[in-house]
Parts: sequence; C-alpha cells; structure tokens
Amino acid sequence: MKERPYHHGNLRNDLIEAGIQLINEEGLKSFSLRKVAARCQVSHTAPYSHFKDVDALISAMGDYVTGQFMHKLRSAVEGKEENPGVLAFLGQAYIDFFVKHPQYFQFLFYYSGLTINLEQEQPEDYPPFALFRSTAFRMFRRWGLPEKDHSLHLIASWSMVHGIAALSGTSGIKYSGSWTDIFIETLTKKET
Amino acid sequence: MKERPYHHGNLRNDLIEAGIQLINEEGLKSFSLRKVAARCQVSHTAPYSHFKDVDALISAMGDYVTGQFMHKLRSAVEGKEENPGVLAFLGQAYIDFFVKHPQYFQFLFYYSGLTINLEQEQPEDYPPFALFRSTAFRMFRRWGLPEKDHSLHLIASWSMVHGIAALSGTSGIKYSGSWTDIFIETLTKKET
DNA sequence: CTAAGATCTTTACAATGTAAAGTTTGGAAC
DNA sequence: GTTCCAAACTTTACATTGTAAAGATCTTAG
Repeated sequence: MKERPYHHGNLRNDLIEAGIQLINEEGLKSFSLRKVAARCQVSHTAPYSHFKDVDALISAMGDYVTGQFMHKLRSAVEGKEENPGVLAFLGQAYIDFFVKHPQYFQFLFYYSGLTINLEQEQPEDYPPFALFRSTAFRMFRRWGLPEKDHSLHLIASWSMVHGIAALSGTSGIKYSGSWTDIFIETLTKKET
Repeated sequence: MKERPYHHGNLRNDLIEAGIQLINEEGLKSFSLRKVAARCQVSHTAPYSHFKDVDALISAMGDYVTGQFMHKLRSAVEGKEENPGVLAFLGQAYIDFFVKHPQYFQFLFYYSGLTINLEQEQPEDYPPFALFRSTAFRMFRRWGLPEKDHSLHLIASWSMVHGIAALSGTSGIKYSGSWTDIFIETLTKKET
C-alpha cells in the first residue's frame, strides 16, 4: 500500500478527467470544484495551483471534450475527402457525438464562449467548425455551386446539423438515422 | 412616503419580472434567488411562499419569456397564414427574437427541460414549436410536397432556424438579414 | 369577531468559490 | 551533497448561495 505523496504528480489532467466524469455521472447542475478535488483526493483549493478559477477548469474540460469530438469528426472524413457525400458523413458524425453524449452539448455551448468565424480561418477558430467549413467549401467547389453562395450554403448546412444536434441533445426528439437524407437532399437539390 | 405593507401584493409576478431583468442586466451566471428577492425588497426566503425552489422560479421565468416569444411569432404570421412565404417570416421572427435578446437562448434551452414532439400536437408541446409545425405543415401541403416527406422537411427547416438562432445567440456569428433567403431557397427548391 | 391559512421574516445551516498564509517537496545552482 | 527557491499542496477563513424550520403578521371565510 503506497502512501499518496504530497505532490500528486498529474493533478491537472486528473482534475480535467474527473470533472468530465462528474458531469457524465451527475449532470451539469451538480458540478462543483470541491467535488472534483475530492475525487482526486486533494484539498479543495489544490486546483488553484493549476487553474485560475472554476471557469478555467471548465474551459480546459471543454478543450478536452472538443478534442474527443474532433477525433470522431476526423475519423468520419478520413480518406473520404474527395467523396461527394463526405459532408453528410461529417454531419452525421457531428450529430452522433451528441446523441451518444447528451450532456456534452449543453456543457460545450453553455459554458464556453465560442466564436464562430464565417469567412476565413482565424486563430480563435472553433476546430469542429473549421473542419466543417473547409470540408463544405471543398464540396461546394467540387459540385460547381456559384462561389457567391458558398457562405449561405455553409450557414444553411451547419445550422441544420447544429440544430439537429441541439434538439437531439436537449429535447425529447427521437433521432433516426434517415435524417442523413436531409442534408444530402438539401445540398444536392441546390445543384440543379 | 407610503410604508411598504407586510404583504407585498404582487410578489409572484414581481419575482418573475425582477428575475428576467436580472438576467438581462448581469447574465445567467450571476443569477441568484437572493438577489431577485432583494430587488423586490423582501426577505430572501419570501419567494418560497410562491415557488417550491429556485428551479420553479426559473421555470416560471421561462414560461414568461416563452409568452413574449410567442407574441412576436404570432405577430409575424398574423393575417399572412395563406401567404406562401409565411414560413420564412416565422423563421425570421424566431431568429430576430434571439438576436435581440442574446441571453434568452441559453436561458430557455439550458434550464428548461423542453420536449419537442414531432408528429402530432401533444399536451406538453412547446408552443413556439407547435406554431412552427402547424405553419410548416400547412405550407407543405399547399406547396404540394409529398405527405411522407413532411416530417423530414419540418426537421430540416426547424433545425436550420433553431441552429441559426443558437449561433446568433451564443457565438460571434454576425447576423445578416439576407439569411432569410436560406429557408426560402431551401424550401422552394424542394418543390421542383 | 375569530380562527385558519396565506404571506412574509428571522434564524440557522450546509455547500460552494476563492483569498491568504503556511507547509512540503523536487530540483536547480553552487 | 547542501542550500535554497519556486511550484504544488494544505489549512483556515469568509462571503455567497439555496433551503429548512419556526415564528410573526395580515386576510378572509364562517
């Protein structure tokens, strides 16, 4: 039985993971800094050595979840970059992620002060949106849609995907796989 | 100078309105029961005579805001029920509401346990969605869209509207009036 | 007029975030 | 190896919060 050393060793990461675990087990409302600290078996002020305040921890947790999110999204498009249906795959993965982890939608979009930039990539770009945009623009170009409409189509498709994810995560909507058809239909019919 | 009577007289309503005012002035994070009570110049436990707990107050505030929301939505469609563009007007009003009151989106959809029902009207139906659905179905029928696709089109259009509202309210997206074109385009192109 | 119930206050307590000051420890500099 | 410092952690303290419990005040049905 090894005694716990004074220095935890990996506290920063453990706090992040324990925090996410806490949200998944007990939901957003009962989240607290002190509970997270307790789960890591440190005093309730230990986190202040690694995070400015509770918002900084939550923000780091957001980055962590965004990392998992990006992993799923990348897997969905990997190797299919030139497949004309890739945008539908990406949208499907986007929705699936929040269907699988209902807590995450509110968590990500309630706490984080996300800024989505429409036009060009920017430093503070939200990674999932950056991937969505670059994929969408590539497809729009490939499909021969008029350049001037690309922004409009981006908003239309992203909003639909994000909206479905929102409803799947926060309301009682029953998700059905056939919804993939929505974006395919919507986006391809614009071609004509 | 009239002394405040022991009985406030209209506390329930005043709490709701003071709570909404608080959220608009200081944001969701700094909301608290005690602050709301203080604004109404009553003791911090007075609200318990009217609400079971803080969640009940927040829920009542949600109903209040939903009432204002419905008022805007109804104004947008009133008298235009048979106008083929009415769904775009409704969507525009939906978005405009959250552009005008950025705090409300998170407030409504974070705190309330909304349940959206796809098919038929149900008792616990969320009023804005009920209006959106009935308007949409009426239009789809009028446009001669095949009955079997109505649910799909409903999801597509609602998600787009809700998604745009979400991004307008919570992220840095710059809203432009021309987005109205999106649903008009999307929905009318499906006709062909 | 009076009793009962609704409305409000006072008091109390546990949970939370965080500031301040002290303790422990690993490791760099000598 | 010893010294010393800065980072990591603990202890203590305090203000804010939600809410329970008991008591005070008003309203109104009978």
